[in-house]
Amino acid sequence: MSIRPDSRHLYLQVIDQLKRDMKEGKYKEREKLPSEYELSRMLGVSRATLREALRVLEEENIVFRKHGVGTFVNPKPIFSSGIEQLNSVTAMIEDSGKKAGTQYITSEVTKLSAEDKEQFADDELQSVFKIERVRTADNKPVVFCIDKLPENLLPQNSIKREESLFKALEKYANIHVSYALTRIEPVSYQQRIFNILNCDPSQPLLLLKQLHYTEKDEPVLYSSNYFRSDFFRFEVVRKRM
Amino acid sequence: MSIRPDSRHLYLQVIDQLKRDMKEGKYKEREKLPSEYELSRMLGVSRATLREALRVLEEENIVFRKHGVGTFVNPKPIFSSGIEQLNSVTAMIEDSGKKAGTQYITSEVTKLSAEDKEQFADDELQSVFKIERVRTADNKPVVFCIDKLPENLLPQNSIKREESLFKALEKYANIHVSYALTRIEPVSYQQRIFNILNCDPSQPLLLLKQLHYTEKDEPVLYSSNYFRSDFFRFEVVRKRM
DNA sequence: AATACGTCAGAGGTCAGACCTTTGAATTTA
DNA sequence: TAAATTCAAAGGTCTGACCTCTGACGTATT
Repeated sequence: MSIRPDSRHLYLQVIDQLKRDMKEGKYKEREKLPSEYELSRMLGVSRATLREALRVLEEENIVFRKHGVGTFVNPKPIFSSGIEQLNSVTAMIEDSGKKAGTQYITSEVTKLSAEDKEQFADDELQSVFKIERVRTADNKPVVFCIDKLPENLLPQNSIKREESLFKALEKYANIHVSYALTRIEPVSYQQRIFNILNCDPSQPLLLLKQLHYTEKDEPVLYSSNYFRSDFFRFEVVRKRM
Repeated sequence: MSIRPDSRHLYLQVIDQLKRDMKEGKYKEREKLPSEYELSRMLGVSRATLREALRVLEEENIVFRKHGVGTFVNPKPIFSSGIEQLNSVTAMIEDSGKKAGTQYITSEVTKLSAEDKEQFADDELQSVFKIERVRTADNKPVVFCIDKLPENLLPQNSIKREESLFKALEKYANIHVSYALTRIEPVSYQQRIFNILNCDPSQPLLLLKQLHYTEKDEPVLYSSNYFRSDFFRFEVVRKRM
């Protein structure tokens, strides 16, 4: 019923397994994967199911297929740092090899602003829990975060026990953030924020306003993150349609 | 109703046909598509092939499938304006209902800068054709573009006959831009650019540095586009992995 | 009546096995 | 030696079957 150990669709499990194998170096960049027939046998699924998985991996630019030749692992120039991949700020910092830290500025319950109301689109919702934090990499401030989530979603103070808000949501509310709708904005000089991040106007900031959703498309977290652009890079592959 | 013969793979043609049908309102938002069996018959392909197409559409967030229920057309909040979709600046302006215009500032042949060399990664390439333009929407300057492409790729002055560089490349060099690797950067105040765009420092700009590629992964165009953020919005769906 | 349960049809998910098309390389031929 | 031919391997497509999930509807229970 509740917990779903491995009742997820087969092709999704195959995707995960293949990604795991690639990460562990079983299949390396530019290398040819075994043929579809072999792979399907190795994984214990039908060729049709394997192909569903490969189709997704190809869409995600992780794999490249050539008719009559084979399936190859793409070199991963962008795929791992692309903006379309959603990570917690904690994960982004740690991925760069730095130590992630957090300084809490304020955390309080407030009424929803007009913008918040528009975002959450929930007439019931009266107030949100608002958290302002500075995230640090090796103790240097690199991101200023304003997070707002429905009141009472998380037990008071549970947040401070976890480095990542994503992890806290999973641990204390059994909520898994699945995706986020993100608006990308440049930031003009705002003294308070630049002071907090200890940078001057010549180091422009990038603002990501993100509304995070669960698997069931319920909005659970609205974040405004101000990134120091000398520390973070955002890239994306844009495809012609 | 069968799909026209075409050299491209069948499932790609199916994708195009379905997108066309959705655009033309044959299948509307939130609406359920015919069942896979029916659809495959309607399109004259096997269910397996249809499923390959649907898998891609699902990956692109255009369609949503639920086991035991059906396949539904996603409402398209982002899919049409998402940053992962590459359009020419001309197309972006026209999509917003404005009239696209161009003011040429300079166009000249220059040696490659260090950055250019790194981007094109072509030892043969000695010099590039550099074009600086201001793009206007209803005669208001909204984007400042610096485009660099290998010398002699286009006939001299052919560019000025086309509004869009993409179109010129197709028309005069039979080159089709397929995708671009894009770096997103905020911009600190630079007097020249702000003067050209006739805006003040409180209207921050967004800079997209884009290396455009052909289908064969050959770099053909390196662009730096400074967008007025009060006119353009960039959004992206970020997915958790 | 209101609720719970059982059944069933329809939809997507998975499977097996066959044949088609493209590629690249080995082989043959001019 | 170089061009043409052949061939095997790999991905692309097809058929048709069965599995599993979901929602609806009818019946039994409370």
